[in-house]
Amino acid sequence: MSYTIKDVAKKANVSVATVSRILNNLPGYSEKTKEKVLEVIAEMGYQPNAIARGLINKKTKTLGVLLPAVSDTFASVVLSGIEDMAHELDYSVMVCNTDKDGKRTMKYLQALREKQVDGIVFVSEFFKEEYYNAIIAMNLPVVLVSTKSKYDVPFIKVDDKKAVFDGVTYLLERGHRSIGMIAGTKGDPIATLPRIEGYKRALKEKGHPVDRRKIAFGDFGFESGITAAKELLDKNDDLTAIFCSSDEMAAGALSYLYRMSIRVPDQISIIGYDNTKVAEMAIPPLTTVGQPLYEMGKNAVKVLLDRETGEQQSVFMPHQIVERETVKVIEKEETE
Amino acid sequence: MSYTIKDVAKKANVSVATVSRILNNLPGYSEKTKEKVLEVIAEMGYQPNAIARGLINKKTKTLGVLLPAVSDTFASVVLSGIEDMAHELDYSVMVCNTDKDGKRTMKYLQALREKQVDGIVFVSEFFKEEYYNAIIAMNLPVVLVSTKSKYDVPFIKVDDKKAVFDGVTYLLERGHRSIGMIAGTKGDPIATLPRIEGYKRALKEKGHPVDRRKIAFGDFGFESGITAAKELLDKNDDLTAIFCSSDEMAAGALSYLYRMSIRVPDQISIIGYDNTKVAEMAIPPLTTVGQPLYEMGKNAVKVLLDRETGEQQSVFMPHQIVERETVKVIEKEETE
DNA sequence: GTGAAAGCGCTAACAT
DNA sequence: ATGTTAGCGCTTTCAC
Repeated sequence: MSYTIKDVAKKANVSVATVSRILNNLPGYSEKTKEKVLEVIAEMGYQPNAIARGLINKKTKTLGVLLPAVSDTFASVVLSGIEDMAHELDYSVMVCNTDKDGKRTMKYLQALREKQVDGIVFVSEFFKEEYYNAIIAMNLPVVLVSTKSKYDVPFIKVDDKKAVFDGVTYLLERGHRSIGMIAGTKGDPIATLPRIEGYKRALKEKGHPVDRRKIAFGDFGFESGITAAKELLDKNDDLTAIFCSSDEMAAGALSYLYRMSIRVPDQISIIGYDNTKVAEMAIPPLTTVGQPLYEMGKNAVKVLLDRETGEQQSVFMPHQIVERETVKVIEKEETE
Repeated sequence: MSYTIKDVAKKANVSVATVSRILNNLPGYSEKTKEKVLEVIAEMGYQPNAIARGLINKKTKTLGVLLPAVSDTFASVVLSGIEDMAHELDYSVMVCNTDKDGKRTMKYLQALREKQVDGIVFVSEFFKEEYYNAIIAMNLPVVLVSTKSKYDVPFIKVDDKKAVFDGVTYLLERGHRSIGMIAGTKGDPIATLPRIEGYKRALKEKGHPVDRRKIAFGDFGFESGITAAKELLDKNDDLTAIFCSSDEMAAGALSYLYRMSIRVPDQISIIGYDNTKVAEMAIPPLTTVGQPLYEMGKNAVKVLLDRETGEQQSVFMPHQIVERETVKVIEKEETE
């Protein structure tokens, strides 16, 4: 067994109260006793028991993070930001892989509550009503990352509509006229609909028609990018560019085009979304609409912990087009 | 505030002991009182406080996981396995991003101790003496994943030497004679030296000379793969294949070759290591020596928790060559 | 400046 | 079958 505060007190000939005060930097002891106690602590290798401490002050200094999959390129970067900021503020983080499963999510929510975490960050998934209710019942601060909800829950995200508007405009400005889109999960009100809106808006603004055959749906994953790219190419023979709603789907598209011996960006330009590592590693390196994933994670815990004092609030993070090598500029002559 | 066991007891007209028994499935109450108590619990939405519970039984049902970076493709898959198995066994996991920093690692070790985790899994980093000492002092079970140490600590890993031996032999059998190697961090006794051993051994066994100019070092990351590939190509003009010590480095090599307009696998064959998602997404899809990362993670927590009973023990996991499209077979005639 | 003692929410003897 | 009670290791009044 480890030593307890009692052992320290006894050995230092003081009361546990004094040891506790010293440990917590509270006033009420002489410099001399402090020295002695610290000495004894070092000598015994005593470490306070955070569980006992947590039982009293109802703070565990740990956060719960719920995400669809820790091995997801996207989520893992967000997690990385969360973890770094948490560590900076002396918090620990419990990861919960929801697997996009409602049951599992609820089970985790319960575990997090029983373990008395001080807050929850919910990453990139649709925030169901039952989650909201459960969290309200636990009376815990929550913040959403890369998703939002109709409830009054603070979120950290990019303005998707604006971001794809900019991405598509970028393509338009480079002479592309027939632009396909590989969107996310069909019907997804958070990560799909607003993006399609942005796509349509960009087209309309420049006076170009919107053709629903130019929109294919995926699930943000690599495989679905392959399928969607095929679908798009089969249905349209004039495409010069494809806007993809995730880098992974863009990688899938790249993979399909490679297989078909269609050169990127010579024959078809591709633009991704997220700016994860896969965009860097793609061949050719992928031009993409970047989200500051890492900072979003950091921000999430800042906002989460701020709630303890003032009222926390949502923040829209800036997106940015990261130019690499998958977009070709089409000369005027060619387009006619 | 939430309700406590006391509230439940009062409302159900029983003692807290009875409630506790029911909660823990211990004998000692009638079916009738059980029903009633359960009813009250549901009604109040009572949830036990795991912190208080942990204070007593000295078990927190949480595990600590230390890894170099949660956003690492490799580590995140391992983490995913850990998380899944932990969840299956009703454990939570605290992630700790060590950033390969000794100070930070030690700080985490301390936090994990204070928070009374039931065990620690240490992923893919060099296991320093100070870590060992700290863990011994905490008297906690540990298990190493994809690394090992001179101390008596159980590990879960692949037999690297054998794995690259097989990978290089695979190349040899397909007619390659001048095979380069992009190894890991120079001097790394865990993930580099044994692999170089395997490479040399395969060459020697088939009677081929080992040429140190055919070995370049990286750091397992993408960028280093680019640099190392360039180095290899600059120093050798007869290379027909490169064995890479990680998929990311292989992706780097692929990227460099693409830039140089060297076709893979026509002109140069590439084989990676790990079989992470990057191998799947590579262009062309990467042939690689696969490690069962996910299973390794699962196994780690199994072994970790087994220690509670019998003695835990190390396990070597099987590797496997995953054939995709980056290795060409060279016809006899061509090689002459 | 320092200590005694009362809990935090729970489990586990020990009674009955 | 059920209740009483003594802690788990700590913080925090309240005395002195």
